[in-house]
Amino acid sequence: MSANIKEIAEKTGLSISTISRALRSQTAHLVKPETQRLIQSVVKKEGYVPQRAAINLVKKRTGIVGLAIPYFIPHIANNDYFGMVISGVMSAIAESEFELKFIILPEGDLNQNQIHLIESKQMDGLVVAGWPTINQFEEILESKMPLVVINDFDANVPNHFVYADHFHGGYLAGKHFMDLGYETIAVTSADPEWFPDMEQRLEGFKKALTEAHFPMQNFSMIPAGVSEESGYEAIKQQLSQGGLPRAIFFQNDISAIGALKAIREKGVSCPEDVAVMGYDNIRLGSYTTPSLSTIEQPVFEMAQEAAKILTKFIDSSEASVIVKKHPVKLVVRESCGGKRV
Amino acid sequence: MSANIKEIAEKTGLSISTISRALRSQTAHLVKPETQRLIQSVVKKEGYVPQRAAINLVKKRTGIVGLAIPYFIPHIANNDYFGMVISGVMSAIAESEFELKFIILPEGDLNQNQIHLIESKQMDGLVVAGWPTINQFEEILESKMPLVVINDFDANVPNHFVYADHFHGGYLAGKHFMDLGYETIAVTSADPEWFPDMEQRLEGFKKALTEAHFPMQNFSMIPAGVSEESGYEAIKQQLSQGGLPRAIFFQNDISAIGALKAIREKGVSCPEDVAVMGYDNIRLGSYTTPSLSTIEQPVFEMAQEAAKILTKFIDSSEASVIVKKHPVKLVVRESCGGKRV
DNA sequence: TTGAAAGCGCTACCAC
DNA sequence: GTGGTAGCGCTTTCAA
Repeated sequence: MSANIKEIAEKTGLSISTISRALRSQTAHLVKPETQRLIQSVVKKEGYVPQRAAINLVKKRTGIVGLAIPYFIPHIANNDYFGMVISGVMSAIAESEFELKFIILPEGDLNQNQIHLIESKQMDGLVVAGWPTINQFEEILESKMPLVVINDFDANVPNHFVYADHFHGGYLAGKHFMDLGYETIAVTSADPEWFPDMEQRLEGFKKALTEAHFPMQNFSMIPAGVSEESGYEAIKQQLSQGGLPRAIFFQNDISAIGALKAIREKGVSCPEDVAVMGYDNIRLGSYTTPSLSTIEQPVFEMAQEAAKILTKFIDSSEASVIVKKHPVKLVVRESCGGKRV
Repeated sequence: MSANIKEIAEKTGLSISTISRALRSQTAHLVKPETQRLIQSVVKKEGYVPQRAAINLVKKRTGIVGLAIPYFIPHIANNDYFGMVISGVMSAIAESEFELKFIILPEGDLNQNQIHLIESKQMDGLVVAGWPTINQFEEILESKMPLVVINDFDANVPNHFVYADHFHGGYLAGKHFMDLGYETIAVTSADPEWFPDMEQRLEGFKKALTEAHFPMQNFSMIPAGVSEESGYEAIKQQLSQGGLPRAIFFQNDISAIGALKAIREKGVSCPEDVAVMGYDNIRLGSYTTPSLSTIEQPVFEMAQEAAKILTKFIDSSEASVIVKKHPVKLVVRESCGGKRV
């Protein structure tokens, strides 16, 4: 075990209080520069680092912030969107004095441990990157835990929100299809309880169609999840049920990539026979055949910002709610076809 | 703030000591069953959870284990191999009483903070998933920090190791190329300081060629990194320098996928003109065009095992060194071509 | 089988 | 500017 504050006090001939003061930025200015220098040199020599457990104990802090992510990412490697969320949060937390703890949201209700973790304040704050049910949300809300929610926004709730402009993202996708002149169109839909953002994209998408006076009897919904498997299966099912629409808006890149695979296997051509649009702009979208047109949302940056807001809020606990909407953009590659015919 | 041990003591009319005893599995048997029941009911009612900071303080533990990963994964989403490592470690740590802390290994030497973190035991143990230089390794070794190393093995060093059979992995790749009858062959090579495992794969690969009496003048090395970009660039460079070998063994799937992109862009056919073999078997390998033949190593399981070994070792601190070699296997898909001509 | 009390290493308040 | 000291919530002897 390395040195403790008492040893530093002894070796400098100063008191514990002075060492403590010198070492914290808020109080360092109260110490005479000369004393400060002496302390620093001894601290360095002894390799002294204050012990978090003791600090947390007296500050009544846990030093931990949580990141709530859905259960369906047992392997973060399986999902680029959540991979970006995790990376973003990690990178911001790494620069703070906090530790990061993952809370895997179960399919049903939170378990007793998780609720304790939150309600008993074994955690100083929580970044929410996915939420199963409103009920669970309210349970947490009542705990008064500082919360920052990523990619969801509910004006009725007193929290911080960092989200992308889902409506506009959907609109851009729809507009792109309209610009390309496609005449039968489908959008995939996943469980709205887990993906409230997809509802908003759908609204935006429909608005683009309406603006273009698109005949809505040529529009349809395809049930699908967010995995490649589900994209793959969705195409197979459509095919077995009488064929594909001319253009499909998948609600994430991963499922779109799965769809691309099924399309290729079935001997259908993309984008000649069917146009495919993804969402998220994960890196691998540019390496598929055909490369994937998509809507980009700045997930990494959003997650980073969420974590920064949270840690700052915990420190200052100022009252005002922060709401940040981030822009999205269309990324045109090959999978939606070229110019309007 | 939730209840503390003193409150539980008061509400049960017992002493703090008894509560403490009743609540730890090692000492719970010293408490009368009846007392135990009383305590449990009050604990439950009050939602009491012991506070880690206090426990850590008195136990002289940090409750933290580290995961050392290379700097070149600023976004974990960018690298499936390390994504799997992180997932595996996370999943094992989640079941333990420890917290996980990431140590991003810098390109050069560890910074002072990181060294402190380790040497001053601000951490109870470390999973090493990538290591820059032997020098840094030895710095840590001297700290006597419990260490488990993933995918590297050095019999000279008193640590725990969990690694895949790199030699055999390379051998399988080489043998596959031999079975397919390819006559000019190349292997990519990245910085051996960061990737000692690749050296071993290369050895195994060469052994397969030697066994098949392959003329080594038809064998070459291609410098490349582990990103798609580097795979992409490697192909472009080869092309501009007089053409591609008939078959290339990339040392990871990500770079192989980048190569596939360059190959397609240049109008070369895979596998007809050039065969491409990856390594790792990341999920997306089955979604590329052509789908990627590769060597699978059980990274997630290895990482999980590494974390379990570490936490168990910290608890028991038994002396014996654990060394586990995991099997690898060939996954044949499209990118290496069909049957032997 | 239970209780009392001494810390673990640090911060924060109050004196000087 | 600096020092003294009372805790933070828990574990762990030692006694009873």
